[in-house]
Amino acid sequence: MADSDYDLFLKNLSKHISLDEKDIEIFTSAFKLKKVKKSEFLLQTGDVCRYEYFVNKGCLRTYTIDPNGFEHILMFSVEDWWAGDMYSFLTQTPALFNIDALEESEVFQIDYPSIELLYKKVPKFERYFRIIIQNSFITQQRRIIQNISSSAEDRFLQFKNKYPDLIERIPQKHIAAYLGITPEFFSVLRKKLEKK
Amino acid sequence: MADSDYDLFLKNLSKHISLDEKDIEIFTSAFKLKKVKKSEFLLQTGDVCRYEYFVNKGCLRTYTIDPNGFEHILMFSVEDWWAGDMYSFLTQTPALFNIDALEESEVFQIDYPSIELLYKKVPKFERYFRIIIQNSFITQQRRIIQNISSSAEDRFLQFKNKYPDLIERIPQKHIAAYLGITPEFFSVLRKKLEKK
DNA sequence: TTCTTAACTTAATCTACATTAATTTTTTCG
DNA sequence: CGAAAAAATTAATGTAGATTAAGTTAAGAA
Repeated sequence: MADSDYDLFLKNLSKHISLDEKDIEIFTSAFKLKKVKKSEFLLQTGDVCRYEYFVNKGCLRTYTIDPNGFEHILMFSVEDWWAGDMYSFLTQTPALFNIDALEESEVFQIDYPSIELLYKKVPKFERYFRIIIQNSFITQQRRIIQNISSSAEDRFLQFKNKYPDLIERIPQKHIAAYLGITPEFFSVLRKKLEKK
Repeated sequence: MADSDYDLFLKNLSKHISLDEKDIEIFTSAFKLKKVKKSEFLLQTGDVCRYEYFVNKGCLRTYTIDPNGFEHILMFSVEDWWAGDMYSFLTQTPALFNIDALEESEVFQIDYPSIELLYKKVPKFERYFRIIIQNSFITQQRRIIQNISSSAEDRFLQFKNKYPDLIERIPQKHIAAYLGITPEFFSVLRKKLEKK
């Protein structure tokens, strides 16, 4: 595994914390590269989430399936983002979410003991993780407010604005499942908007 | 200001990190007690969020007002919880949210320079904050999935289940504004449920 | 390439929830 | 306490979005 595999990941780390040679050594040995085939599961509801994943290539989705069999998407994770069922990972209890790959992907994975060890060995990694979670937390706050205050049309427009590339990259039905509407109604919305 | 004022706060800290005498000294001097009257604002949309608040007594709400003048509540913060517009606080840019007190309240506040100093002086405080944010992040994930997958009735039942005491503590219209429905429809829902 | 399956579209009908507006109940506070 | 304001209820009507079902297009797989 060439060092260059870690380029994106190390660049992401260095956005938030400073890295010397020794840190790089520690990080690259703590994270393991994993290739994921399209549609392959990284986690299924009920299983314990053994790893947190940094996406190096491709696209993952984190979602639930309701009692009627419908899918609801919590998040998409493209390159340079993280994925994982945080609660399950931290408590090592059964996961609420499924995670699978929407494209052929590549991730760096780290398990729970390793991450706790990393916090101890390299305290600034704790800072890195706080910042990462903080940013996700802020993103989620905005999504919550949007969900309770805006129409599906507005939510879609804001999604389009925020993630313009994703729309052409993944099946539309997944965007509907993220917005909280049916694919049928999403189709109606899109037609209505292209007329404008 | 008696040391006992800090009981709840120190107890909260010690749930997640160990504290010695010196830490306690540092924390109690970094956080300032503030009394908040009912309906008093701690933050208004457009202002910079100067402080993060730990609620020692009372209840705060964090919310937005949409272009039609309707309020939408992101969160309630009762005793032992935090409040603040994280994004505004971190970037010192105009806030998205309003924060006000639903009851006569008491908070411990800390400003941005002090919190960064605290991270440096007491690295485990960074750990504490990571854990606090992590927990909020997990709570938010569940709320997002609920919002996009459940009916208002289900969301209310789950709210009732999770925060049974809040329901009797604050005006119903605020619960409606949290669930993402109108007070009128909320009233219909409650009536329907009490018949069952 | 063709076969099969999955994704998307369209339209008719249905329902959860919003809107408007009037009435009643509860809270606030001078 | 009593007056005024805020909160909650009720009912009629309207609409965003769900459901059902059929048809079309696009994508994988042999």
